[in-house]
Amino acid sequence: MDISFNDIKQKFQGCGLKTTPQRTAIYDALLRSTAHPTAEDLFDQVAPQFPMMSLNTVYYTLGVLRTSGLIHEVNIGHTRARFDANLSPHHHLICVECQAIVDVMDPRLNRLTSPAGIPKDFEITSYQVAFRGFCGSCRRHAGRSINHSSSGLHPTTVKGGLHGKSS
Amino acid sequence: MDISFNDIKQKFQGCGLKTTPQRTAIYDALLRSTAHPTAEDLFDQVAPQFPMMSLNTVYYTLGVLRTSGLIHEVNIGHTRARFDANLSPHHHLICVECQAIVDVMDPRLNRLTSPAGIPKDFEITSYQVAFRGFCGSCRRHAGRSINHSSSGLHPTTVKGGLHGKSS
DNA sequence: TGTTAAATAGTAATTATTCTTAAATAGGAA
DNA sequence: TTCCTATTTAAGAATAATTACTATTTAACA
Ligand SMILES: [Mn+2]
Ligand SMILES: [Mn+2]
Ligand SMILES: [Zn+2]
Ligand SMILES: [Zn+2]
Repeated sequence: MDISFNDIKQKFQGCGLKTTPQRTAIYDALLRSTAHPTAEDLFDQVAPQFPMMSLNTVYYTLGVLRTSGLIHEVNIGHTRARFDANLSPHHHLICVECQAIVDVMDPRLNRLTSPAGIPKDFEITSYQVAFRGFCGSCRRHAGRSINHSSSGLHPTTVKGGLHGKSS
Repeated sequence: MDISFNDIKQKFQGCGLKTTPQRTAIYDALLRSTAHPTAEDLFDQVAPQFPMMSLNTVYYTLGVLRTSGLIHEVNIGHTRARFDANLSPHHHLICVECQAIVDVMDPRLNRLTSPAGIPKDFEITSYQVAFRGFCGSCRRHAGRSINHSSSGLHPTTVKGGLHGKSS
């Protein structure tokens, strides 16, 4: 599941984007990451190869890639934008302590049906489920014990939950 | 479903918060709104009654109310924070054009089960579904026609979808 | 009524992101 | 291959939301 330079070049061409070294490095770094990095994370990662590069270029590049549909922006809180090159439909688990974002690939979540009681003239184009909680390391540090009752979640073992029609 | 000054005062006391006129006005304005206003929206609304009030006070107050659990912060994008005094479990519909936020009270969404394939040591404490799309007025302006296929959503009429165990 | 910790208001500072502009360059045309 | 030009990059300035600092005021309680 590794991606080559030519794969990236073709994606860029398909979107009418020039294949520059900076852009390639930024997109490649994002493709290799599952951490949903910030613009600055990506800058820190590619800067060693491009000592002249400015953070501005990272923002510009991410904006172009997002507009072209090659990446998504994932938002948690209003502090800083996080980016994701994984375009397959999925959802996220967010640690409220360290802000880690973990992918949730459970396909059942991609089958939610239209909610009831919304304005009839509203057109829904997508949806996203954000689970919040504490990652393992944050939980260990804080000495938290698992408290399922606070989540409002039914345990996974409850049958029939979460599914859309498995048509 | 109106709320009185004494109701508010009791909530504040229950959290160990002083009942000041500014704080009462801000919380009252938020309770009366279903628009999920920003700090500045609330400032604009209460400022006429308190010509001396600073926007800073609104931020401070919202921070205190959130820490006390009396309000929630709703985030869409990373631009500005939106606030919600409706504590009943619910979800949101967001217009990507005008940033309107509409409540989604469908109780089926509150019964999602634990997702599969997440780190076993992650403790989920809550989750939130954010539906995105175009509100009626934005859709009319842009001359958009409804395109259900783009949403990935099954129509509401699909039976059995979206439900957790109806225990 | 007096005391005190909490709240307010005014201002300054910070942080993330966007804007502006000039120089560099990728990719197509000649 | 060389030239042309729109795109991209880089540097710095500007903006917008939020937070920090601090002196003054005040709600709550003794
Ligand atoms: Mn992801
Ligand atoms: Mn709401
Ligand atoms: Zn964590
Ligand atoms: Zn709208």
